[in-house]
Formats: sequence, structure tokens, C-alpha cells
Amino acid sequence: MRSVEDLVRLFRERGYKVTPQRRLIFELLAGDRSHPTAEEIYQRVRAVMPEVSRTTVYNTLRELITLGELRPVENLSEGGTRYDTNTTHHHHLFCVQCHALIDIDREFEGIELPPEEAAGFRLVNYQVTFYGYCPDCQRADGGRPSQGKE
Amino acid sequence: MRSVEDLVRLFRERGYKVTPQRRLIFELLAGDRSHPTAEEIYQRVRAVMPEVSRTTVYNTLRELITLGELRPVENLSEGGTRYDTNTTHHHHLFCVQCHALIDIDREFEGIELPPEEAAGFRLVNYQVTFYGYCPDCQRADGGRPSQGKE
DNA sequence: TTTTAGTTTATAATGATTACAGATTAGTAA
DNA sequence: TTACTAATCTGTAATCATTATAAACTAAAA
Repeated sequence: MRSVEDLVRLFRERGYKVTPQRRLIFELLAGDRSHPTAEEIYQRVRAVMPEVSRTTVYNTLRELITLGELRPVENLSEGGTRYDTNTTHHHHLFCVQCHALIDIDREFEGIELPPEEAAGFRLVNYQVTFYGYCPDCQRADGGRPSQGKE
Repeated sequence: MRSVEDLVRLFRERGYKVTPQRRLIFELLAGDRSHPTAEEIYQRVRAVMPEVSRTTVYNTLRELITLGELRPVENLSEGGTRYDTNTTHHHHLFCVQCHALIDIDREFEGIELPPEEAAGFRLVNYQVTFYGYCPDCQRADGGRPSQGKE
């Protein structure tokens, strides 16, 4: 995702207006690496502009996705879709206990699917997700799951 | 996922009763490789036993998941969670157009995350998803993406 | 400043899933 | 086989994330 000023420019170029609500959402997302949900973004927005509606947050997220500046992450936890401000090809490291999600920005060799395994697919991309216990959760209880109601 | 008779045995062992509804769901899932949604399973059930309720389908799916005989797949399409009868470690090949989902049962070398990249995580698993166009969708429109490029 | 098309808000609607309550039944023991 | 009872089933209501709608509002161009 680009800088706030680049996003402002991009929106204007595409005929979208730049409202205070949208600008605030840009500011909150521009430096974010936490992969927040719509609800989390909404709460952060409300802390600054209490009158903003959920609909506006959802609409702005959808617009950013349409423009390629934001990506929904495949559902890794309850509580709704998480959004990724890193729109380049990358991978994920996920804590199965606290649901922390960290970007892995390097490439992996040896992840090719030979034609006989590709079932005739024309491949365009791949994505690796690593599952484990983050340092905090390892300290908290020896790395055993405890948050979920299992 | 085990055979129907093994599932029946497992349910009885654990104190779950084996009803005609559950047995039918076992039969429909036991040989399935299509990663169906709850709704799809419900429709297949209804084709045989029209009076079965959605709730029963959801409940049985939840029980199978609890017993480790079924796994929810990270959301790869609209229309709700898909369920995977393959509960072993494996990977996925996903058609971004028609949402076909195929299991890749082999292992990949070279997918290790060195400690300095693992952010202190204790890793327990990883999962690769390949994205592409399946043979049918390539034929249908030359395999061109209909929206964004990758 | 005026204009107007795009935006915002509040609320209703939707779709997937879960909770609930009363009716039914699988499995067991007599 | 019958009776018993806890588990299960069905239908409906509730919940949660998200989208649709419509009237009020406003950014940005004229």
C-alpha cells in the first residue's frame, strides 16, 4: 500500500473524492502491518472520528481492494476478514494461539508443481502459510493452545 | 476421513449415537474430494432424505471436526466454509475462476524458515496454496484473468 | 458561490452459522 | 420386545460479518 499522499492522488485520479473519513482510514492503514479486521479498523477510526459509520469503513476497504492497494487475507481467524496492506507477493507466519500474523517477504525455491501434478492448471501464483506459536504465546504457557474454546 | 463403518464405530466409542442422518452424511463425505460447503452437503443430504435440517448437517460437521475426521479449509471462496475430508498434511491447488480445489499430496523441499526469519516462532506446520486456472476455465476463455493481474 | 455527482450515515437486508426448545429416537437394560 | 432416558432432531430465532438502500451531506469543479 502506498503513502497517504499517493493514495489521495490515486483516488482523485480515479474520480473518487477524498473525504476526511477516507483520509483517516488511509492514515491508519498506511503504516499498518497488523492485518486488522474491518471491525478493528472501525474501532481505530472511531477513536479519532467517533461519528464515522461502519459502512464507510467497509466501503473504503472495498475501494482500496478494487484499486489494488489492499488485499483480503484468507480467513485465518474468527471475527471476519483480515486486510493486508502488503500487496506484493509474499507469505505468512501465523500464530495459531493469539492469531498474530507476520509477513514473510522472501521467496522459496523448490516450490514448483511439475505438469503431471498440476492437473492441467495454468499456475499464476502460490502462497505459503507457516503455522506455529509466537514468542509471547510460548512464554505464556509453554506453547500450548489455550485461547480457543476447544 | 475414515470409512463409513469406521466412523460409525468411532462415534459409538465416543458416546455419540449413530442416527440415519449422521450415517447418510458419513456416506456422502467418505469418498468426497470436492471440498464442499455445508450448504452443498445439505443439498446432497436433502436429495436422499428431504426432511433433514440444516442444523443437523452443521452439527454433524462440527462433530466430525472435533473428532479430527474433517477439516475446515481456509476460506477460498464465497458461500461459506469448505470442508476437507483429507485430514493429513497436504497442500491445495485452487482455480481462481471456478473455485475448483484439488489436493496436492506431496511434500516440498526447501520450505524451511531459518530462525532469523521465524521471528521466534515455534513452527508446527505449513501449507502451500497454488493459484491458477483449471483446464475447463482455460478452455472457456483462454484462461485470462477476468479481473486483476498477478 | 453554486452545482452536482459522489459520499456519508443510519437502518434494513442478507447469508452463514449457532442457540434454543420442544418433539423424537438410538441404544441399553429389564 | 418394551420401556427408559440421554442424546439427537427439527424448526425457528438469534447472531455476526457484510452489503444494499435511501435520504442528507459535501468535495471539487464551474
